[in-house]
Amino acid sequence: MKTPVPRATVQRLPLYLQILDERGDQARTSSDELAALAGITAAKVRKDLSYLGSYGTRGVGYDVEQLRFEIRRALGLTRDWRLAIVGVGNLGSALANYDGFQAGGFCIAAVFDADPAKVGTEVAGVTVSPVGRLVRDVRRLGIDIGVVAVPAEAAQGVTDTLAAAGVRSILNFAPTVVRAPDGVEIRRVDLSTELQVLGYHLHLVTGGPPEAAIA
Amino acid sequence: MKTPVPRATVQRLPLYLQILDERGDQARTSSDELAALAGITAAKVRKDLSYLGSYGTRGVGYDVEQLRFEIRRALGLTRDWRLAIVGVGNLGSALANYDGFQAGGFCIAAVFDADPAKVGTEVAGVTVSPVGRLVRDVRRLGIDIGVVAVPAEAAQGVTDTLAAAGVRSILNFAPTVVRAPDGVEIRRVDLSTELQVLGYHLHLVTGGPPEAAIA
DNA sequence: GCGTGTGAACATCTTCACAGCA
DNA sequence: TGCTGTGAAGATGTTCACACGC
Repeated sequence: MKTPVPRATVQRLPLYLQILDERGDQARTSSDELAALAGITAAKVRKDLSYLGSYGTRGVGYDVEQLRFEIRRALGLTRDWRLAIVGVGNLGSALANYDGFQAGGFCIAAVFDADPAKVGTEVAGVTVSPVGRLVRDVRRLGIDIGVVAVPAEAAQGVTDTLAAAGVRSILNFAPTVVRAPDGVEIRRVDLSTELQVLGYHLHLVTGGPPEAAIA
Repeated sequence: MKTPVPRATVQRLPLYLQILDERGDQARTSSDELAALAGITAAKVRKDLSYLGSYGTRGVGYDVEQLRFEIRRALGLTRDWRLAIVGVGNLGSALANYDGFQAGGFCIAAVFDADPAKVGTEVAGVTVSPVGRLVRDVRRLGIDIGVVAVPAEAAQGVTDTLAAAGVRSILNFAPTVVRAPDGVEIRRVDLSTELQVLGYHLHLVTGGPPEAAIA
């Protein structure tokens, strides 16, 4: 019993949560409805939700409010995680102002940039600090998650600094692969990966290779 | 033989490509090296690459240049896909200027925004057009992929318009679930999903629930 | 010897089909 | 009756271990 909730399920819980958040007005929902909105099968929804416990009512469905609570609890969103965003270019600013970030379970506790012209300005209500203060501030503020939104060249350095400051979870948006010591979890969000996967499917359908005719 | 290359493999190919692009200077590499850099096992790398064909040399390794070419070919990056970015807020601007987008296989052919103040300005070398021209321009320019970077409220409308204009592939960055008719592939990139998954792992390690004691 | 390529074993994820309960 | 919850079957993905060819 290493993982109470399967990995694949964890990845879908945020999706269910988003759907439920968008329909906070209705009292109940069903696996069929959730499935239609999520674009997956009802059986998958039921199985996913069953890992959290038996919170549905047979013949009726799920209570929206309760389900939201249970999913948030399973994801550990009952407490707020403190974020530090490093890099306030377009991407960093977009992240800082992103609805989902502030909405549930996350608060932006600090924002850093290497550019002196940006230091002192405000982003999403937080004053930008110089990267030189990163280690000190991260420790002082008890930052849980570091968000790396700097150019590729600077990403490894920032990651090292965050890890040195004691951050255990890092979300990397820079288009490069960064390494960190054991015990530090890194998730990579590569915007171009998504495009390339889309491109692959287009490629299969349109001007694909000879084999495409078989599919 | 429905899918020549397994789905899970396709998702990792962009990662290999990125790693290879960063070491274009060296002539050869090995599954061990790639695995270390990608943070996965060597066996997985070999299996993934074997789906593309037998491009390695036993006892030696892989030719970096050839491997790059074969991965690009498998992903359909031998031709350029034309993108349209809708929404030029911080996120849209970040996407337009994102290295990976222009680098390989993708070109930004059009950029749209609903704000009259933004129309006419330049983003990443492309003049911003009003959304009213979306259908016409998308058809005229032969846009392959639509990138939705508008607020959540506007996302479904933009998706509908893109689909109506004949776009078959859509990348949605808005924090909401959008639907499209059959035949239109949608990929969702939810920046907060990634955070929530990180939060889940933190939650398991640190102040976990009572059940955590079992794990 | 060395690192790829690959069947076979194993693990995980998804789908099915239906029992169980409101 | 209606919809959840879930074992069992099936599909997909990963790891192992070793044959193969440089």
